[in-house]
Amino acid sequence: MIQNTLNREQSRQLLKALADPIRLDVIHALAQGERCVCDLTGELNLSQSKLSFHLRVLREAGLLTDRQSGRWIYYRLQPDALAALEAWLAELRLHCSQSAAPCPS
Amino acid sequence: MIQNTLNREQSRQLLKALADPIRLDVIHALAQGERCVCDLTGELNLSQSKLSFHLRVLREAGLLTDRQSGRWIYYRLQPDALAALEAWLAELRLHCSQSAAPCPS
DNA sequence: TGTTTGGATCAACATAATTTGATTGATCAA
DNA sequence: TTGATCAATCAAATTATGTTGATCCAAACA
Repeated sequence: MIQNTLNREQSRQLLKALADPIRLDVIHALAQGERCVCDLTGELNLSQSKLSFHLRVLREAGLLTDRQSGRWIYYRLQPDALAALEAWLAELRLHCSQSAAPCPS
Repeated sequence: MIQNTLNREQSRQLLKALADPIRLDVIHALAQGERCVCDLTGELNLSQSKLSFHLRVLREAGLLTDRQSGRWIYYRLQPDALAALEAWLAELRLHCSQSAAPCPS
């Protein structure tokens, strides 16, 4: 996630990845900083394969990056992706207060 | 959507409502300003009941407000909801770059 | 009134996403 | 090497979401 303006498909992917209660728990945990997968399973009380599934969804959406160190894999939030979503939301607000013309037009 | 800091459940509801391609089309249409339902069906080429379903999801999440005028119903974006999401995203970014301690700890 | 029109709602169906438990590959320690 | 551990992946089962067409309700107008 390098650029700063998302197209419709990119924003949809980010939103969809975020729109799940377990993945939001993951996001909130990682908002405090990088974490190892083995810590997350305990912290969030999730089965290994369930956590792995949700980490993959978030990673593939571009919201997380991972790094391996020995046997352990560490995940962290990708702040650029969050910033891009913020910018996308901000744009939507700009002109939305314009009233519609009365309808039988 | 009056307050400015979302809890986990509120943000989830907003994200979930946004995370759908048709609803994003609706959001983008309304980003240009208020629209009557009858205009939206044509503009987005959707069946009446399909559009109505998605408008309801967005309205119940707090992303849209509606007003009735005679037979017609006009929808518009609720900029506060978008701003609240932006603030929520911005908070997530603050501390996320902290590295994890090496794992066999 | 009776009829037309905009829009919401409902039930049945179709599709998509998540969960589970088992299996696999890689790394490390003995 | 061998056995143990971390984490990814897969197929099957479950659950959640979206779609369709019919029906309903209220406002407008004849």
